[in-house]
Amino acid sequence: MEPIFERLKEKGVTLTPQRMAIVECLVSRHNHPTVDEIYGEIKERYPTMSKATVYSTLKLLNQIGEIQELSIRKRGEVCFDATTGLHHHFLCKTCGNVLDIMLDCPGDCPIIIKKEIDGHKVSEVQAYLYGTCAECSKKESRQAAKAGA
Amino acid sequence: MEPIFERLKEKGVTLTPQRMAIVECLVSRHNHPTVDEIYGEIKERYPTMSKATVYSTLKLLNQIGEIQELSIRKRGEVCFDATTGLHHHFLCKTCGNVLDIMLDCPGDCPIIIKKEIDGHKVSEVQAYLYGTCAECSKKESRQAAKAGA
DNA sequence: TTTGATGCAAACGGTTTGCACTTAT
DNA sequence: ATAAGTGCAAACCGTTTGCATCAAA
Repeated sequence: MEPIFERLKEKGVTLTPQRMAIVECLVSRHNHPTVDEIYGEIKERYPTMSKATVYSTLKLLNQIGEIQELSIRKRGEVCFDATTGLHHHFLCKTCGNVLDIMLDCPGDCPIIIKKEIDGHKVSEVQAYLYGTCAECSKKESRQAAKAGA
Repeated sequence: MEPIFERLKEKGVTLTPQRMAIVECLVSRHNHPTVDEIYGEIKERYPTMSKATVYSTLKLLNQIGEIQELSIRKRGEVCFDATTGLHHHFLCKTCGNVLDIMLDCPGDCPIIIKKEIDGHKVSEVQAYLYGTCAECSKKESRQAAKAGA
């Protein structure tokens, strides 16, 4: 059983089948799913699942700090991350997918370690890299080769 | 005259009064205005100004790299930055304002300098800091003092 | 029993689109 | 004259909300 379920119980969150399905979906996927992606996957097993339940559950989990709502949009939709520790994200401008970047700034990077900048209290930092992901880069170079042949 | 106007002319962008007003508004404000904020300010001088024009102009300027569309939302709305050079942003969770952060990572920070990570081609990096801005922090401590008095 | 979660549908709001009109070249 | 920009309104779509129903404590 996922340790997140135990944490949720400790925090007094009622573990309904719907909520467990949502959490499991979020934890098992590593692709930062959107509400629609989660809803679409779960609907197959729980045909009565409502999108409103997905929204409310994700909002709850985000508020208690068990998941993270990302600032970037995946093809126009908010997306979520079950990993709450400090790490960063890559957004592919071609396919729109969001990938984890495990490379960290050095420990003395002021952006990361500063708790206060110009009087502003910093509680959280997220870095976003934008570009073309490995898969789309491959596709592009294949197409370029084809065009040249 | 703002150098941005000359660059726009060179790029073949027709400089209509509406576009010039939008650019001027964006350059003079340093608070990362939203479409509504730009529209609201300009409408006073150009009563016929349309929000669609603001949208289309900002999209055009963003596409040719003269302005930057931020990934974070300012109270639910997309916001823009006339400064396109590498710098980062602070989002106040209390008032929703977006502020420039001029503090940079050290020159050897891998997040910033890497042009490729795990096969993904990186073209752009933006860091977002979240917390409570100086102004809101002051207000909060004033209110706390009042409550304690 | 009483509190809270779910699910459906309607409402909401920022953004996009279509089209007629106007302005630049 | 032709191409491009503007402005209005309608459409779009992700998200939120209200409320009746249902399940958990």
